[in-house]
Amino acid sequence: MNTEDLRVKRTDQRLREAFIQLITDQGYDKVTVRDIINQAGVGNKTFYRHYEGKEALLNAILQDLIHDLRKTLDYSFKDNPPLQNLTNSLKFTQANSTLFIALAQSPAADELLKPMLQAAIEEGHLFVREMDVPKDLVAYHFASSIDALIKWWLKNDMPYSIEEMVDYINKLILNPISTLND
Amino acid sequence: MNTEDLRVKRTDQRLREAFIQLITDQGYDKVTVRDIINQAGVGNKTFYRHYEGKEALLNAILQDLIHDLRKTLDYSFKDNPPLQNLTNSLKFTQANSTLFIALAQSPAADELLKPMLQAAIEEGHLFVREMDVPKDLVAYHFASSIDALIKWWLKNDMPYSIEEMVDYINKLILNPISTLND
DNA sequence: TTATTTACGACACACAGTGTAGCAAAACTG
DNA sequence: CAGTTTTGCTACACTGTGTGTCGTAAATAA
Repeated sequence: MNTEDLRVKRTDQRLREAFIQLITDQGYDKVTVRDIINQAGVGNKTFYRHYEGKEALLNAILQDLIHDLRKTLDYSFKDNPPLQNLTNSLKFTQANSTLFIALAQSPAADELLKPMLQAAIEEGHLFVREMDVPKDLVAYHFASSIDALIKWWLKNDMPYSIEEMVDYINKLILNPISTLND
Repeated sequence: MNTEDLRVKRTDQRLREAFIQLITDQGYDKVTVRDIINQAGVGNKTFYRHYEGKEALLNAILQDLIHDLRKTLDYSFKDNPPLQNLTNSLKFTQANSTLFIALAQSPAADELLKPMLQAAIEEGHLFVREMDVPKDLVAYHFASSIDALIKWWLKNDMPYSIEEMVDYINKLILNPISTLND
């Protein structure tokens, strides 16, 4: 199938937008292929010419988003200040919040930020701190807890600014020492 | 339907065991009602006499487990040492690991430990520490990150003892000060 | 033990969602 | 404009869900 053909591009765009819209409205599980083709105004067979099923469509959307995120974060920038990549992650999340909220309630929920954070931590791009705890456990913990806070932020309609969130994440997870009162 | 009737009890038990077995083998999503009734050796209609669907069956299993967990933790025991409830949670998790692993890959994944931890934290039964961070965010953070570490522990076949895990959780999340090297 | 209740298995069936196939019409490319 | 490719339409096979009926077997109650 020729991806240069305008018809192909149009159909693909329609399918993606319809899918995101439907996930946002009804949740991933309740969306059927028939829903998607109706919302997109596209024939049954046409859908299956483009994707094997709704999971494949989800994956295509996810891969594109991962690609954009990687470009934004730019891992090769090792000389970034430690919290810069975190700030950039939050900016990207906010800019694509509709998509993130939709994906958060799909099987792709843990395939976006978490693996990227974990990789960043393991490669030492985000921060490093030695602890008397097994290394894989450390990396997993920081990645999943940052991911959880960002998801909380999204789910609660981003009640705090990016700067505030970075500050909170820093205090709760990365460097909790200075926040103790006793 | 009389839950005292031996036939009812037997069928119910068969359905539960078949379901857990199937989730463990194939994952929640792939299990069908037909699978369950075949594995349990029970008629089609019989299943629906007991439960509205597989989700209702899952929920019944979950509710029973929550009940047992609550009994084990015994929130009224406010004078417990701070880490005692955490240790008890891990013990309970280990004792019911097969069930926990099955539930972890179902819609009930976040309905067991996480809410209980969050409640315990908000009520101050687990630990208290004042931070310059919004309270709801604090409670959510501690609950979800402890939950994540316990899930990691289960998923990796419990490679550390309960005592070690309590120690790691304490160092990573609850009281990270003493673990700093600098 | 006997009578009564009721849970059970088997089977048939309606319904919804998935995915495939063939063909004619429409849209795009060059 | 001519040739090619995508698309819409419709029909259909298949899987899974949930309901209805009915004769049978098992449990409870007396």
